[in-house]
Amino acid sequence: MPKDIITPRDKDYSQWYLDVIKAADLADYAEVVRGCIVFKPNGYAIWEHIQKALDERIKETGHVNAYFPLLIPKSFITKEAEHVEGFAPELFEISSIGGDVLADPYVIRPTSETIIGHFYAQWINSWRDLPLLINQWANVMRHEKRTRPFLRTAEFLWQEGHTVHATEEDAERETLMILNDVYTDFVENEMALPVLRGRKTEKEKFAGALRTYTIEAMMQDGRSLQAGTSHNLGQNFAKAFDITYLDKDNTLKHAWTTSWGVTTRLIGALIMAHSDDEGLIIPPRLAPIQVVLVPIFKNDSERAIALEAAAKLTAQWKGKIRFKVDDRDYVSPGFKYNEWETRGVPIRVELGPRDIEKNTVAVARRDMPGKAGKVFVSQESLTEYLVELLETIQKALFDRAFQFRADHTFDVSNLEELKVAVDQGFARAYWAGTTEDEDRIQTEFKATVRAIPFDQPTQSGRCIVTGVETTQQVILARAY
RNA sequence: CGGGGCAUAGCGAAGCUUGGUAUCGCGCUACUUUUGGGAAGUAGAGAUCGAGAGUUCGAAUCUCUCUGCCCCGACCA
Repeated sequence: MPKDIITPRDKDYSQWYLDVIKAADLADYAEVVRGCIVFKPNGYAIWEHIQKALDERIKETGHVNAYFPLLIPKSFITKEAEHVEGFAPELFEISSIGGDVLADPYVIRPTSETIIGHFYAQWINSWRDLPLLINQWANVMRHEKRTRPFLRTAEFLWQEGHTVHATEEDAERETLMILNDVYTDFVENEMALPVLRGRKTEKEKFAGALRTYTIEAMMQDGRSLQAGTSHNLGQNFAKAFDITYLDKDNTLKHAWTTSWGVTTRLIGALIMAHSDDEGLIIPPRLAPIQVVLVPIFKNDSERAIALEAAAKLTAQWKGKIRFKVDDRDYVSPGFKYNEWETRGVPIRVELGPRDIEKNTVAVARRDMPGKAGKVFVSQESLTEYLVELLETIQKALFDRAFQFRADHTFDVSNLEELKVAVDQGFARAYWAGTTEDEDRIQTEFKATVRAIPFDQPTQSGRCIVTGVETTQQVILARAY
């Protein structure tokens, strides 16, 4: 009998998502600022752990952090034709300061290719200056018609990498390296979320890019969520901003640039992929609190004993486990169990008088609610047991998501089958269609080509829209 | 941005049709008894009824405008 009522997933998935966020106290609507949310401490803590794990990987692969201005001269945006066309409807513009109208207005960055390009043009002179590998952690703003907490808000937080290379091959290698070694590694290993890797079609690629690569994750309603993108920008921005270098052969050449990013949307992905009708489930490696210890006591003397036992146990956890001892004496243990469950803490340890007597504790797994996930274990070697269990849960969440995706991915060979498939998950189909064909599919089935997967078949088949023989397969799905 | 719905205490709702300054549950505060799966009693605190304007002797209630949220579409990380 939950007190924070969470709508069951099969009744209303959208409402369930909002209920989970509310029950776990992750965010508030910024009701006075259209389309924005407040990242509350519980939600922001998840972002901090995402940042930490990603930042490590970004630095390990040779990048350094920097920070560029929030405001961009509006004229910059218009320098790259496709870019301006893609972002124009979403721009927040600052047209006056202190009541004085600006001759050249600013826009709030929707992404930073243009202003970074402006500076890169000044910083890069020689082939010796390349590659230039910079990342920025920042907020950006894009006007959105329809917003949802974490998934789509007017302001969001992200990292955006911007690199410059001497050749197309180098830029392409960087673009794919980020997708594989940074993003896929992070999302699969830290977030326990299997991703589909592939290239975007012309219709879906980033405004101004040569090629866009994506990782797509399946949510529990079968819809696809773009969890990260990496763009080979070709020489489009180099030409627009005159990013040139003098090569070894003493000729001036335009450089090749890339950009890549993941956002606070990942928090939404985490919620929608793993959580259940009881509330949030956070994968152990990302969980701000991995283990919560609930001491059980009936009076002050028992409380003192329980807290002392808890302190002794948790002393061994320091540096190995992120934990919290819930020593509140004004709510019942049962209340605490439920509260920590709705907040997604992976493991709960219960420590009561009977445990202290028998030298045991009760351990409950969040990914297996109720009695199924509750066992009594000895206090001896408890630390090792918990460390191991955290990894077990991490893997169990990945396996569950992987199995779910496998069960909801369908090979389709005609439009009838496509229609059925995208109602439930991913549709894998041979494809030789055009952007117009994609538009038609989207209008008719509300589904889009999410990716042209890296894994391609060895045999050919008939294109689902044109009937032409092709060896290219794509994944179609409804998307967030 | 188009279509539909909603906005009353921290949360969820009643009251609105037929105008007379607000009610209930949960939560909150204090005390007491409780505490191994969301405890109970008693006594309290808490609301210029989303904002602004209008009609009226009088507006939560009627009218208009705005803002925000939810759902369905089109657009997007």
